[in-house]
Amino acid sequence: MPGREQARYLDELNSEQRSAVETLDGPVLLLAGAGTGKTRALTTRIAHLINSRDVRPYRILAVTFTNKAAREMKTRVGQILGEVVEGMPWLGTFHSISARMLRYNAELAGLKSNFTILDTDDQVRLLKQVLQAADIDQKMFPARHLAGMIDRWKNRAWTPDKVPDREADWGRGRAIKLYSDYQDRLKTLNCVDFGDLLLHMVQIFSKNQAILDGYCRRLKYILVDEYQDANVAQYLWLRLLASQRQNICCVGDDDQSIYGWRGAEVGNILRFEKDFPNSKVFRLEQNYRSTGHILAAASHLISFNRNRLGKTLWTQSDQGEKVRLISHYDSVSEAVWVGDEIEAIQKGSRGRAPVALDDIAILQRTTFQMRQFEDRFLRIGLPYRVIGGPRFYERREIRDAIAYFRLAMSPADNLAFERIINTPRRGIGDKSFQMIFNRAREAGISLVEASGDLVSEGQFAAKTRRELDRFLGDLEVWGRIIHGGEKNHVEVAEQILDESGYAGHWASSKAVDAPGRLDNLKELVRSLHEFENLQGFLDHVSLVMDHDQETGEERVSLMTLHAAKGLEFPVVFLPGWEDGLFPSLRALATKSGNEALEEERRLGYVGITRAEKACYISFASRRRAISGEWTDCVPSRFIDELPEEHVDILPSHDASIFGAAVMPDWRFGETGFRQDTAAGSGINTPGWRRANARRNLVRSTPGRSPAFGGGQPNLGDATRFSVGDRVFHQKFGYGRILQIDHDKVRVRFETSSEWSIAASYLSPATTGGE
DNA sequence: AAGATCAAGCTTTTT
DNA sequence: GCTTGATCTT
Repeated sequence: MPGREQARYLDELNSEQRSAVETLDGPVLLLAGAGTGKTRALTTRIAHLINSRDVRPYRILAVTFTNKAAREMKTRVGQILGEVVEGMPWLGTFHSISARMLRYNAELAGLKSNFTILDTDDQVRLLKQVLQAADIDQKMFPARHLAGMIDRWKNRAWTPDKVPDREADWGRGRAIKLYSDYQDRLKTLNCVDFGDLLLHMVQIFSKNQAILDGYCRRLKYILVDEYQDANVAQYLWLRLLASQRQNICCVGDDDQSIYGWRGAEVGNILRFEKDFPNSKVFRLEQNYRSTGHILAAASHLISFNRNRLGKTLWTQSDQGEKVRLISHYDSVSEAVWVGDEIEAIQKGSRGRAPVALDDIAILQRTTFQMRQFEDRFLRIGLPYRVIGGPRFYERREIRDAIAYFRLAMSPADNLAFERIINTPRRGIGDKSFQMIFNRAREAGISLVEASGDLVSEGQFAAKTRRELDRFLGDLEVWGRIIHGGEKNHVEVAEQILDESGYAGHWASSKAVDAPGRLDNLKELVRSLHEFENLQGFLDHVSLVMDHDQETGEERVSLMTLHAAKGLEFPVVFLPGWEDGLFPSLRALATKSGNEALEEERRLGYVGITRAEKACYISFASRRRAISGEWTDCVPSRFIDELPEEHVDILPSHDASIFGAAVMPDWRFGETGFRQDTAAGSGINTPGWRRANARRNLVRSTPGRSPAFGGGQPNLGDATRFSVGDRVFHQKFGYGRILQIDHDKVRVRFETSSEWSIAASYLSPATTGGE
């Protein structure tokens, strides 16, 4: 009963956590550093609302970004309250909650409440049609590109009329028109894409005070997880919903904002106090995850960031092991070494107790780094799992199967029809499809209806007609069974996959991956059991994309740094700390210097703070690039930003295998990074300094200013260049500076073109041969 | 209409 | 270097 029993869960919190949990009214910003019990604070707060204020669970809006986070929150609230949390309908991801709201108010967006949510695949397919209709050269202007642009616009809550003209020179100046064409097509197809889920609701809220009032009245308390990841649309959505009661509690960590490139605005968190007057800010700074050295290394690295609110993490746990730094000859030997080290750790080495494979993770900047590890681990038989690989529901066979279900359910689903009409082969090629498509457009009917008409008119080649007729007949039968409901939905699904010939198609395929795909189909059918009916399944499938398949066996985890956020492991390997790869040259080239570099640094911070007891950082002198050829590498500038007193430099493992004499292009002598140099510090060797001369030069401004001038983004940072410097531009590639004029720089590129470019679009070329 | 061959692309990722 | 999409060939 509320308040009667002194809540025991409060005793388990430290004083900051407790303040954050007990300050229930008004805006609260909870700055929670890595490993400081953020989720605990958030879930306890929910429990406390329910317990002490007697707030009904359905009056609480709790938003996360991923389904996984939502699920975890739900379970943990349940644990605190002892399983009494009956239904928190408003606990979920931004998208799933907004989708539910949109279903209630669909007509206000010109939709029917049973609209379909398109994923990226469908989206691109639709855009291709739009481009084709507009007669635009798709080679010059690929649909994927447009999809990305529209996505970014929607992230910023820009409807077609709000997109600034300067954004629109794509597609012969017709980008905005194409965007609005696309929105029209979506509406007629009764579809939305992911961005629309938020955007439509923001618009509805802005235009219909009564609707907004309704939600504001109902949702008394708002909680937001990972606030630093919110984009503008999500921010507006929240601000509208919080506008009346102002009971909003956002939890986030500006230092872990690593999704700027997909629209997240760190500015949201930095601006919170302005947006919500009279807000209270609490900081969680006691770290419960990592040992002292690891925490110190991470803190020191992130301290180079300038655009941050600033926190000082501390821990009560002992210093533990220092972060280990090791160099390798190339990316292959790096993988070999990591494999060997894992086997040693597993048995227990370096005075440590044996560590289970489940407790070890390898975190990388990019996915293509993964392969070298997979190759090696397969060879030595080290079990591993790749986290965040191609998702189950995005696999071709799964999407095909889903398209069959969708079409059987609603024959007007043109996108589904288009996807599977000729898989398996039914003799419907481009020409036949064009015929159907044209007929549908002329008569204003669906593709299914159009094919029916054409068949009865005796069109098509005889074989095609027979096949198509049969398929349409099947569709009708399946539809009747589904809607009649006399048969279990799992059986219907099996029937569809059988009779359509789709399952048979994979069963008889000789492709190497065919058996695996067949397995996935079986897995799909199995997962159908968890749903009440096919419609329920389809509703969930577009938004709830994850589907973990746990095999009982112990495995090492392989994933990207991005995928690792929110996770923790006793032992963490961070390979590939080389300039150009990490920080990623491409990331640095897309935005002007500082902003992007700081995001990369945060990525490093996220990586190190995943480690509880041991953290290995490594780099190689040569690496196989994405395109297969070998490139020489220079250690990451972030290595230089690690605090020496918290780092152990391991002797280069390869020194004993390859001597400098054997490998003439051995570079460590030049780049430094030798434990035994006179300088005493393996990091700060003369060679390493030389390799970084340019950067150090720039960084010699007083204080600990970050690399690249330390100015605010877009300040005249041409000063970081001088004539003759080798630079990189995202579009034009590598080049050399001819002339500098304020922030304009004239560059001759290796494609032998010459351009004057704002310095902010250039980055120093640190890799690649001179 | 389907198989075969060629060129282009390629950071990070959720919903 | 490998996958994907577009074009060519049969």
